[in-house]
Amino acid sequence: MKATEIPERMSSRGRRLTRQRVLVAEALASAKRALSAQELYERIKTSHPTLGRATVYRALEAQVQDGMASRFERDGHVSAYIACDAEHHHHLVCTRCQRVLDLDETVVAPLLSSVGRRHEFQVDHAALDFYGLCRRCRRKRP
Amino acid sequence: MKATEIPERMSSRGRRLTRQRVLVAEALASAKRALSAQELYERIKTSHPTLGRATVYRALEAQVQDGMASRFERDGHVSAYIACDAEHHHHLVCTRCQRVLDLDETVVAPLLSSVGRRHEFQVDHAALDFYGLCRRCRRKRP
DNA sequence: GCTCTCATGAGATTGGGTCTCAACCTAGGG
DNA sequence: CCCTAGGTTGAGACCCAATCTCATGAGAGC
Repeated sequence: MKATEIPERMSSRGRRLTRQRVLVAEALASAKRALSAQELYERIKTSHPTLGRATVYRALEAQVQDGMASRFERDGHVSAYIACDAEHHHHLVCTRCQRVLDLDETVVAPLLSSVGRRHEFQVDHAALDFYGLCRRCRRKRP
Repeated sequence: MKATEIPERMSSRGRRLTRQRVLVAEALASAKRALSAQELYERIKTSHPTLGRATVYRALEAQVQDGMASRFERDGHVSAYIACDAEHHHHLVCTRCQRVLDLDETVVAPLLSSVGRRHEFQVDHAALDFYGLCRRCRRKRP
């Protein structure tokens, strides 16, 4: 997501546009990898020392609800967040370098329909996250 | 996994066969659904009050390492465990009645390999959750 | 400006999970 | 059958991510 569209996206749902929420959104949008709430908190705190931890959690939750970010698990017990655009809601997460790749959505559509058919379940949306090693880390392999 | 094969599986890797580990393995094997460590602890504790919490975590970790159980995330923050032969790693969540159905795992394997191939990504595990309407709710009303 | 709310910050609290360590018990050798 | 070595246990302290509380602060419409 481009930094310039953050304000409009944020206020489009009747949410108030606060300095803190913009900061969180910008920090996430400019991140090269998935970040935990704690990491975001610490990053922003260096330039805005009064920021509260709970505010970061609330801002992230709002972004997830509004489709500006998505959450998944890292290391089995920490939530990590990444900014997302409308097209890519599923991810390949490298468990070594933490890099997040977007899953080619054309793979997903047939899956949704086949799952729906087999289980007589009308799938509205899905959360698909794949964990493993990216190409780069696979080569280094210890 | 059948209860009778638990002891041999457990001692096959040089692990000691203790009463507590057998209890955890049996409780997990007889469970109809995925259970958290806490839930297992409470279940076993009713009949064996001296059982320690840490022991349950250690036993589950050992089972995961030995391929007798697998772990995945539930509700975003809680680890849940299931005996390995059972195939309930992914879910269909009904957004109306909140019922959770288990996804037929045979759908998943081909997906993992196709995703891996397309993105040159070595998939270790995945978190797949599908949201929509279950058969029952679908019949009632749109 | 005014005011109505929603949002924030600081710290307390919750709760899953891990660590510590003395006591205990399994497995294997004699 | 006994003995020993070393893995295992139980209890509680501890860790830390995440949530809750509530007085204070600040968007946004009027």
